[in-house]
Amino acid sequence: MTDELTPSQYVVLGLIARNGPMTPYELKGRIEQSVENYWPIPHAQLYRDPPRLAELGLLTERAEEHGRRRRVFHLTDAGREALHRWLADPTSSPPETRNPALLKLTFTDLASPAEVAALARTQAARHRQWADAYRQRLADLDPADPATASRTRLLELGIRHEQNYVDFWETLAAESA
Amino acid sequence: MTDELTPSQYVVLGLIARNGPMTPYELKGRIEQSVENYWPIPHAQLYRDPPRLAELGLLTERAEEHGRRRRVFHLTDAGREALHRWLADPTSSPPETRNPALLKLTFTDLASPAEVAALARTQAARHRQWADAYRQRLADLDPADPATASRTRLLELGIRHEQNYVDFWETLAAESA
DNA sequence: TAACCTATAGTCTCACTGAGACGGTATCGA
DNA sequence: TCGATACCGTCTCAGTGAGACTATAGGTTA
Repeated sequence: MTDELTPSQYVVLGLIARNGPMTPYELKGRIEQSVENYWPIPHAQLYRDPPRLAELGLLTERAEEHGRRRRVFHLTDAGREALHRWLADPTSSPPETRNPALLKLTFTDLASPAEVAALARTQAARHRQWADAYRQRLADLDPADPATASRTRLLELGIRHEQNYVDFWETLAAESA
Repeated sequence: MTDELTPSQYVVLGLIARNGPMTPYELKGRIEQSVENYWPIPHAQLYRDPPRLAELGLLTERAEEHGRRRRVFHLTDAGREALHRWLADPTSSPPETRNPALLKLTFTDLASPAEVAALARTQAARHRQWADAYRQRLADLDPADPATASRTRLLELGIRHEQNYVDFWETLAAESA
């Protein structure tokens, strides 16, 4: 767990390893479809990490040949090795959740049942939306993609995760009604 | 959702509202038993937030009368009002999760099945520990405490949450074995 | 061909946070 | 009275988050 790099940096390495050389903007697009649900990365970070990784010799930077001459980052052998070392390590720092709604729920003894019910309904709706979005993405997966197996697993986990919260908040809404 | 304060500041207000005047150190103790699972707060933050809230007139600061003369923070009427406004608002910013293990799983097509299995076993064990810890806390709850109702709910949610991940990783471990 | 529009792409800044090293203070046993 | 240990609090500094801001490309219209 002596991590050489930050998680977002490994994401950059991983995406480039899988999909080939990319610009920060392309990285941003990839992340929006996948990783952001369990590791949010603000877009500005994707302009900070690749140059840093290039300094470390894990990526190399080249300019596009035509047009805008955007900065395209390529994986080096050292980068591929760093990525595989990370993947081979079964440990990782513990998951963290930040859920403001649960914070409010913590103090429900200071609030009214009506307020709790309103909170619960809002949250149930939100988690239902997430679950539906995941189901949609699952249906849209391209079976030819080499990453489909892991995507499927992650989406199924996401659906069960969200459904768990839907059930929780719906029950609570019913009880507080 | 136009939040006047940060979530951690509302936690400070809430804990003082429920338990009476507290020092930053006492806040730290309270948070370790409850809130840190869905809203981690580094301890140094608990020395930064209360003075800030005092500047805003939401807390007042007094020194202990004896001994170490620690800084004890009391809730003001304005503080109580701010807390209730927050509790009465059913919206909140969306939950965020940061789970490095899922990040590794994202790139399993670049790893070996043995590595995936090792990761899965490690993660299953970790989540099982969390689930057990929650079950223990649930058993230890003091029914006389006014916050028991919300604590029970939150712990039950936590148990289901962790169990979900235990199941996920165990299945994956079995498949990759 | 200039003016404009929209999507695309990237930069910048600033307050804040996270992590943990570090420093003091009370308590207690030997 | 010394040292050990737990308790308590401060400090620092790189890194992050949020989003305003700037810039470029490729149309479309006039």
